[in-house]
Amino acid sequence: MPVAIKVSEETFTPRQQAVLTAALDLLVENGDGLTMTAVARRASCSKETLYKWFGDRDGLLTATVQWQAAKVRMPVVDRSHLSARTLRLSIEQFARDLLTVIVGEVSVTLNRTAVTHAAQEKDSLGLIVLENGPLAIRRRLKPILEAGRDARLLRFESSEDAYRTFFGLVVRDVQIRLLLGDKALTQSNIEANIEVDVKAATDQFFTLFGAKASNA
Amino acid sequence: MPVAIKVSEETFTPRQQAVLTAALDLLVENGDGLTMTAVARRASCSKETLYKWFGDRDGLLTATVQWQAAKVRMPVVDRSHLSARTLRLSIEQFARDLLTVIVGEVSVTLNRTAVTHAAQEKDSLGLIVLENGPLAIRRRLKPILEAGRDARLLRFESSEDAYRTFFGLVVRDVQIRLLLGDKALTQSNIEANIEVDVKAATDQFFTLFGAKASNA
DNA sequence: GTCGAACCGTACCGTACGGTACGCCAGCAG
DNA sequence: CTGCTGGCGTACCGTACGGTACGGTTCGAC
Repeated sequence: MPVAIKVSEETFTPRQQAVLTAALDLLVENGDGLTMTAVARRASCSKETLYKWFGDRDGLLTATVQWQAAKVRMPVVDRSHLSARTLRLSIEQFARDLLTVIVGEVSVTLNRTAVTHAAQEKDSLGLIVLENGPLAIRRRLKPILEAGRDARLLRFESSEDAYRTFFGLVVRDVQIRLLLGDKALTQSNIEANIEVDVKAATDQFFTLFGAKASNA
Repeated sequence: MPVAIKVSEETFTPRQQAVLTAALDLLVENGDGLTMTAVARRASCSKETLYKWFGDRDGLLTATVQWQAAKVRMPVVDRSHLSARTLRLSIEQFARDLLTVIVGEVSVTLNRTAVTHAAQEKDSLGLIVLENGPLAIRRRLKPILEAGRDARLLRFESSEDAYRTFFGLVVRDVQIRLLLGDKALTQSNIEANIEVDVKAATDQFFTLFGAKASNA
């Protein structure tokens, strides 16, 4: 019943994690058709146990999404010695991580689930995904950006705006098209271009916010 | 049963349009909870009529989304005399239209519905939204961009890439956050900033693709 | 007026699924 | 061995909702 957002790792027993894995698998393959019976069967446990552990269907869904979303850990970049080169590499790495995650099947499924959920006045899943997706990136990227600015390598007024522009340059229309099921965007199709796109986005970002650029 | 995508305006009688309006209203206010009974009651018609007209629930949903999506008509910009000033105004207008639409409650609802639908192997709604959303903009913007390039006002290699970057600069993370139900983005909150954001996005686009810029 | 078509309102059916109850079998304490 | 606890499997209940059937009403054709 509590709608609290757990940022800390909820401690799940291995058995419970197996159940969550089963639930996630079902989500990914069956889309929205996640039924308690199906999870119970897949995980070889009883429905009663599910209800005991997770309260209700929403609880199971929340636990699954949260548990999985928390797994997406962006590699922390080294900030200690910030040269133009390392800054660029860091930002490029962020772009690569962001795009790789967003393109992944699990991410698409989780986002779809959360959006579906949000279409019913229940925003908890949306918040979790938001928290572990865009906002997590923002939290990690912002310090880098600000360090870059302090080192006179970047120029911008609001790190928030800089971050959001970065997001836009990297993600473009890929995410919404994936969520909408655009068949023209196959997994392999995108992955083949990730490096090119990451490079292009990084270039554009530096064109806009590099110290020598005017971004009036 | 046919999943054909009707691009042409399906000819609906006024009565049928009233029904579709009712369905859309319910969709917007009740989120996903669109039931045939509710539509029938709201539109003061019988369920039998609904099934007669639209076949099944999916048919009604499709008709609603398609009918509404087709209403989003981007104003056609004048291409006849293309100066640096008119080009900029055109692109700025596109940015404004795009952002205004995407931020709208109806758009959010339609996109959520389509995403939910796409989460169940049914991609028809997603295709419709895609077709009338991003792709419609692309179809209209691309000629402008190419005209700008022909007039040596813009510089890019692929108009597709230019368009997608434009999309990213304008939309950034707004759409996904709205879809996920981010409470921090209230309607008024966004609308107050639309002009600023539009201006910024246009500036950035010209920085990246203006004739004098390097977009290596 | 009669006839028929379109349509409203409502009762009804079947099913899927969330949630609960219960019987049964470990495994372990004593 | 007995008894207890945790968890599996399954049968079950209630409800919501998609879809159908049917009686009643309006309205135009003739």
